[in-house]
Amino acid sequence: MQKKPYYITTAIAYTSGKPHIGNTYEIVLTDAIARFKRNQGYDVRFQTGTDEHGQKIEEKAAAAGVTPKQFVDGVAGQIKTIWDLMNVSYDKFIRTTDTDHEKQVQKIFKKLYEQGDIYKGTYEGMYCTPCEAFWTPSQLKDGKCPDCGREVKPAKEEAYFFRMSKYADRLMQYYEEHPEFITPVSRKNEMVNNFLKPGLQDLCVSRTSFKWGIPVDFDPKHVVYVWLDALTNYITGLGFDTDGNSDPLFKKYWPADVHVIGKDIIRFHTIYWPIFLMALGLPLPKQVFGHPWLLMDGSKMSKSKGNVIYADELVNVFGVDAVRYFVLNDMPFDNDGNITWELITERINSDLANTYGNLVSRTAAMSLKYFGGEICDKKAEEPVDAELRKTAQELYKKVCADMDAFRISDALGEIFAFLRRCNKYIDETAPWVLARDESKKDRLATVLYNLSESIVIATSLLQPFMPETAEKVFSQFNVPARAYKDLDKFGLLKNGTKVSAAETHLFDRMNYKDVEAKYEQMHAHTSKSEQEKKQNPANAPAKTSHEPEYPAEISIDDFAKVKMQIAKVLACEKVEKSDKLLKSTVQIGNETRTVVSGIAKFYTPEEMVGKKVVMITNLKPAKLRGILSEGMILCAEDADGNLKLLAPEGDIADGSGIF
RNA sequence: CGCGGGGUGGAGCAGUUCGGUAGCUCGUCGGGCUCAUAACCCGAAGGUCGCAGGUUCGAAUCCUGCCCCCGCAACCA
Repeated sequence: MQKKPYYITTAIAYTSGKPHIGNTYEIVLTDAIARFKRNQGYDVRFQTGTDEHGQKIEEKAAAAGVTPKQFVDGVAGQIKTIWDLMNVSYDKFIRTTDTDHEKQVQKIFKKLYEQGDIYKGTYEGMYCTPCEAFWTPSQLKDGKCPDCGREVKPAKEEAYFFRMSKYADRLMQYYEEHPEFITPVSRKNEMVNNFLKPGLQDLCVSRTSFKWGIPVDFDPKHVVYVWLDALTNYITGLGFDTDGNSDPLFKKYWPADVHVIGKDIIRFHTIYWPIFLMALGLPLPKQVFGHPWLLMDGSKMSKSKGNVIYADELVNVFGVDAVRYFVLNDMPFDNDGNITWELITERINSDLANTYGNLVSRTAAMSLKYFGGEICDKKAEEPVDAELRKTAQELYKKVCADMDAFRISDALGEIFAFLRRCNKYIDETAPWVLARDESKKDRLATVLYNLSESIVIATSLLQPFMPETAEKVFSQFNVPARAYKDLDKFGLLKNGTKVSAAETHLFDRMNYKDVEAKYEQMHAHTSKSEQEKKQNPANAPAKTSHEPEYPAEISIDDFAKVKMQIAKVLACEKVEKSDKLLKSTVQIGNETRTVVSGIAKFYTPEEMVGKKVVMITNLKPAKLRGILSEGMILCAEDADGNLKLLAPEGDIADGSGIF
């Protein structure tokens, strides 16, 4: 029988820096689904990769003093290394800087232009530079960018547009005919209400404001809008060709069965992407799964918060499969999940070490002790066996149902419930009691057979989630993985199978104190090596620790450039519409100045008045929230982000210099 | 009134679509067992399901109002 194709993709990772565990989660999640589908007998193609164009990258590269290509080569390599470390079984790693991808994007753009879906216009609108986005006056909020709230300026620019509105009705119809298209469904209403119902705007699909992108070949001062470039990776990675000479891969695998993406980019995948495909006359992906985010201790990971966790750090402490298990198991289906070092430790101890590892360990130990490792069913059945058997046989169906709904955590929950059932079975049958009675030898053998069979079944189901661990167990029991089509049967384990002694525990129990120590030790290391890497900007490492980065050494002359003085706060108020900013009027000798500081979370305006603080007075003034800040009030910040003002130890006149 | 998510025993979550005895894992306490990784098994305590109204025979679930937390965004000179 011909294997059914199954095409699954992750979003391609933006190459602006090293991916953290939240980004990595998506890849592991997709990998688990891909492996599961392979085990089910599908002909799976799993694609991931990197999104490498855009203004941000152009800027980052410039800041690092390298070309954009050098920059993305470095980061893409880093990303790939982490995916490989996590044992991700992708079939294709695409980069949007791949020549064949770039060529196709150009052709696609041209085709859409020629058939009238893309037209050239002049954009007369309000442009927000940081967002790289144009807005119509009606889209503005308080005259500012609706996305970021920053100032926009009127701009007129030649640009290409895509006629989105033309396809809106067809898209709505597709939604209605394919209720499973957007998963979870809660996200669908968001799309319909926020974007489709109000009417789709034509999308500007080219940029002239930066160079690092795929040039529009018939009008090279334009580069293709990043999303049109990035989304098409799903078809160019299969060898799609606009002129109809597509690779057989494309014919085989398109349309994709599922695009696994973060919930933040659902809009692009459920509105723009389907519309692009309609315009190209291609079938739409069957499903888009928007997964939630992994939060670090309840808040989003961000470099500025210093709470970023990277996959490789976790792997150093816990090992690959434990990390895979944790992110897969602890991510709810619809809500954001939480990750802390303590939670991981707890989960590993209770699930992996106690429930699973220990079950394998005690079963193997008893088989070795009582039968020299030989597993043999002597058919000495007792009523207790029936329930174990039944649970085992029903497990696969339950796991499939969960997996089909992308409820990964629930699937793992089912498997672990079964493993707990196995531990209970040991208690019910008390093999050590049977062992004392020679006449119960056959019963003892059957009990151990049932346990081994259960372990093989459960481990086969766990294989997509923890491939290395599964391999270890199979090799210890000297058996191949059980075929998924046979998972509804119980008793396929061959008599005479020999279990060998384990060299190590599957998972060691961990003490949280040790984990903490390791983490701290490693973190000290990481910061150091990161500092070293900084010498070589091509590697462009992301900052991992909260430690501020300083230049190695400065001379006394450098220091002398900074003019610091004592300032007295005369008046202070909150800056409107800002959570963090206080605007202070300060006295410095016979001069008054306005300064804006991000300290509102720690000081009230009332507290500030009358305080004498240390201020840098020759800093180039800058506008914050439209207010000109003429200096910087110095603060100390601890690792948790708490701030304290710096103040003179005793009273001293404002305006006094600091040396 | 910027947008979005959330508030369920000590912790992390499920349950909310289509109202009907509040569930899981961890932790705690008590007991059992000894094959095993101080593990495993059994039992118990612990929740007015954010607050206040409303609809209903009945609300964690539906409606209204409010409070709080978080994310986005902004900002951190």
